[in-house]
Amino acid sequence: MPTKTFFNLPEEKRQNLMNAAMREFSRASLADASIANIIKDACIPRGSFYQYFEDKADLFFYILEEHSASNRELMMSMAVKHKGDLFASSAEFFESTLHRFMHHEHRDFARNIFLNMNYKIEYKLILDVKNPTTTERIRDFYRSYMSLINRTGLNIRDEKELFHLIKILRAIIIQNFIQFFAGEADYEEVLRNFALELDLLKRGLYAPSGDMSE
Amino acid sequence: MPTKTFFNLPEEKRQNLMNAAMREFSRASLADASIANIIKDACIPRGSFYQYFEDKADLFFYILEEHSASNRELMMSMAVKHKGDLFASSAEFFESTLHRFMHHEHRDFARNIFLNMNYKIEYKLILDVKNPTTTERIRDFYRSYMSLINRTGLNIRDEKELFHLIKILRAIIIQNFIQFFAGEADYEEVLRNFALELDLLKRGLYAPSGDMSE
DNA sequence: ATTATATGTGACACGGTGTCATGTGTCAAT
DNA sequence: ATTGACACATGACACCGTGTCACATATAAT
Repeated sequence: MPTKTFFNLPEEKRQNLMNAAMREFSRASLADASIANIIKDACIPRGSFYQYFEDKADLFFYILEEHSASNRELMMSMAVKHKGDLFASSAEFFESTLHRFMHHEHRDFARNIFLNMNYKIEYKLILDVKNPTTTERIRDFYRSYMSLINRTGLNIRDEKELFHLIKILRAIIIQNFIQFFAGEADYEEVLRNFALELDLLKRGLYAPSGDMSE
Repeated sequence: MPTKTFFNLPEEKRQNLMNAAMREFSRASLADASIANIIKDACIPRGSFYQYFEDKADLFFYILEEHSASNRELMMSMAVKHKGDLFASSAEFFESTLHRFMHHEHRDFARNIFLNMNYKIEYKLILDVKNPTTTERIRDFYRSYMSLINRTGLNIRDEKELFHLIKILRAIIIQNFIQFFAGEADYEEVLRNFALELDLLKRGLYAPSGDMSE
């Protein structure tokens, strides 16, 4: 986490630094980005940087968490909009996020995130003992999200199975984002792939409704 | 790929270098490992290293491909053993691989692989234009593997759906390995989780057989 | 005015990378 | 035996990025 000093900074200076950081993390992955570039861009001395952040990763995960938070909000709003339909809300979340990735100013940043997605990036926020606030925020999110999901339409037995279903869905969503950014499939193709994969899941996970006759 | 010079090396010297590399890549991820440590350990001069490998990553992916190849072999043999039953063979592949991770000398290496798994590590071998041999090897593998799978027991329509099902399975397998190495779940727990997730998939992906009631 | 506290600053030591000029060994041709 | 061609060995070095630290400056409290 950034230091208190960082948050005491005048708004403009803080924004300036954050913008420079976004530019660098859009240019390169966490591993390849350099503090040297950020401070050169933001015109702040080296020593100041270390007064605000522990290191490169500290800044990176701070930015990442901000973006993740807005993503979680979108997931929640989708679940509400689709009245708890897990598959429908996941589908719209996927499509809308992919669309944002296509046209968004943060496309390169997202690209670097997904092509270098690893355990640390995917879970650090959850497990980071140093960040109990963030940890709690994410726990709350999952609790709220799961309680929003309407289980009567799903072929699952209990909360635990719902949890695993969400885990599977998340893995599939991330995998498709990665393929998109890797250029393995274009926008339309990724959408089709995801729809097909959702369908494979649904055939069993939706409570039988008559279309199981093959 | 290592240079011709590397392969011309006397067996012992080559092994010595590879052992040092394994030790370093077991100690640290690709990003954190250092050539300096490897050459110190193997007692070879810096210049020699660069005569054998382009850089750290070149050596790393060479080692990784060797291990991947043996993993692919295991998957094939499981498919044969289980007479093309995708789920049964995946289950045994998962269990047996996890078991090897538990007790194997290469446990730390695997840990660093999975906790730092990213697109490059997962797909580089497939996409690496510089390595047409490896690329072809992997394409062949998927072709052979898919042809081994018995589709009559599966609720899928065509080869394309089988491909996506395998994609989903792979994502789930990797995710569970990651959770294991991250210490989020122990051996037994991961096995249970994976079994549960397979079951969630099967309920729909296996052709209806009567247990779809409720 | 003095002290305390917060913040700013850049030179520097350290460690790792990749290169390159030079050294060594081998072998075939003369 | 000498020469040249080739493959390989070697470690000093230039370069680059990191994190620290001693010192400078600002602001507020007493």
